[in-house]
Amino acid sequence: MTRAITFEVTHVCKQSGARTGLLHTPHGTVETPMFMPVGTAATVKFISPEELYDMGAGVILANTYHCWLRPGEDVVAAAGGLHKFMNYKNPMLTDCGGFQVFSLADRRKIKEEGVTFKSHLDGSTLFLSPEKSIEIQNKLGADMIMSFDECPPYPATYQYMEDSVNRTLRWAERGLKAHKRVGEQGLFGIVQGGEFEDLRRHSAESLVAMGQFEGYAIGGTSVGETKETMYKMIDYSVKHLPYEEVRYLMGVGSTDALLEGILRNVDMFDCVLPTRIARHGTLMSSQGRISIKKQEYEYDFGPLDPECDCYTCKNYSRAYLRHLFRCNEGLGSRLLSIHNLRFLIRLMEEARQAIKEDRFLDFKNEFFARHNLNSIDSRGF
RNA sequence: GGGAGGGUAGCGAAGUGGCUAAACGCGGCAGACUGUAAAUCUGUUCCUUCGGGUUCGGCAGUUCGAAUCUGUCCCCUCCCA
Repeated sequence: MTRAITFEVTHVCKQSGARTGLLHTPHGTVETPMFMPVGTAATVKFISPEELYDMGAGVILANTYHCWLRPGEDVVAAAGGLHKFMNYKNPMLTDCGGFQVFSLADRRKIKEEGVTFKSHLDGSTLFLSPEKSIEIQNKLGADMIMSFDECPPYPATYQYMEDSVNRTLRWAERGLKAHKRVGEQGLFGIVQGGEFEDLRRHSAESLVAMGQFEGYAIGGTSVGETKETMYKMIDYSVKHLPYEEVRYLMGVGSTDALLEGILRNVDMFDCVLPTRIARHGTLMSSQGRISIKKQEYEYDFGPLDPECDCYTCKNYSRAYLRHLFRCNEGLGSRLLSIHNLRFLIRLMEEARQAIKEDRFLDFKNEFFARHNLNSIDSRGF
């Protein structure tokens, strides 16, 4: 099989077993473990591609459901694909629409054939199937595409989860058959199964047995479960995936969960958290999550985070950012998004360095101790 | 000088006898946010030792009861001379 995506493990930390690697894509190679900023509607909200390059971003995401509705996959295809359409030269990944099965739960209906949505834009009826999701993603043209899944709710009964997992597996087989750009785009399978060990195993083993996925994602996390449960979900999934293939933990972006994921041999992460909380005035810093709008920063002319090397920290003060947010000036959202994204990208850089130097466990433990994080149930920041 | 309309919490603005410590908006303060229906959403915003206390320009009345009715004074806006 000709592959678009290949992965190689480059070092395994002798202290922790965590790994670094290289992910080769049609748009270049990126180091793992890594964090991917989310650009749902073919844009990382408020951030230009040049700013993404400057902060060290590699892969970014776009979303099938949202790009399908606007501008439409044919527009993107006519532009020459997502990279050309949005002027991003580094690798890209598209999510399949499966998260919208979760987030738009009150306006969709799941059937064997696919999922019917009532558009959040105009109420019209939409139908997304495994084949349609792949067709759209083929047209969008990202380097990595995802097999259509149901991101199930939490908690869910065993019976619900079993039915959901098996349906998602049938969708995965249909997606593989529908994929028309093998060799140009790598299709990833998504492991589901909620908190149930045997279902996670069944899901992972079945996807692997299909023999054609170029990477594996762990889905159904960060949907309301505790950190302890999330880590179990990761464990139950990862141990049934081939060691040499890349693993992607979907939708996770709190600092503690990123480090716990790396410890469990996860290579890729994405999350809207840094950009969303940035737009809402919260920054991730070496001192934890900080609401920049707080009164105590009125006269604070120091940087957001004295340990940060981002554009925002090098040029602006907490007092100025507070002012921008109080005035609802968009620059505040931009500058804070730049900072938060750089914060997580730098955390990944430091984690990779620690792995290469065989001290990742120390690195993780020091980070947790320093930020007073509990390893199994903190919100992180 | 004559006439008309107004003064309600930080601001704007409802309310025109009891269900009103007083809608709503803004502003303020605090919180949430994890494959983005999110530049969003939630809580709170007279004082309090949580029993209560003091309010709707000031004062004096009417009434069982007044932000709401009467008198008077102060102030603001507009129109006419």
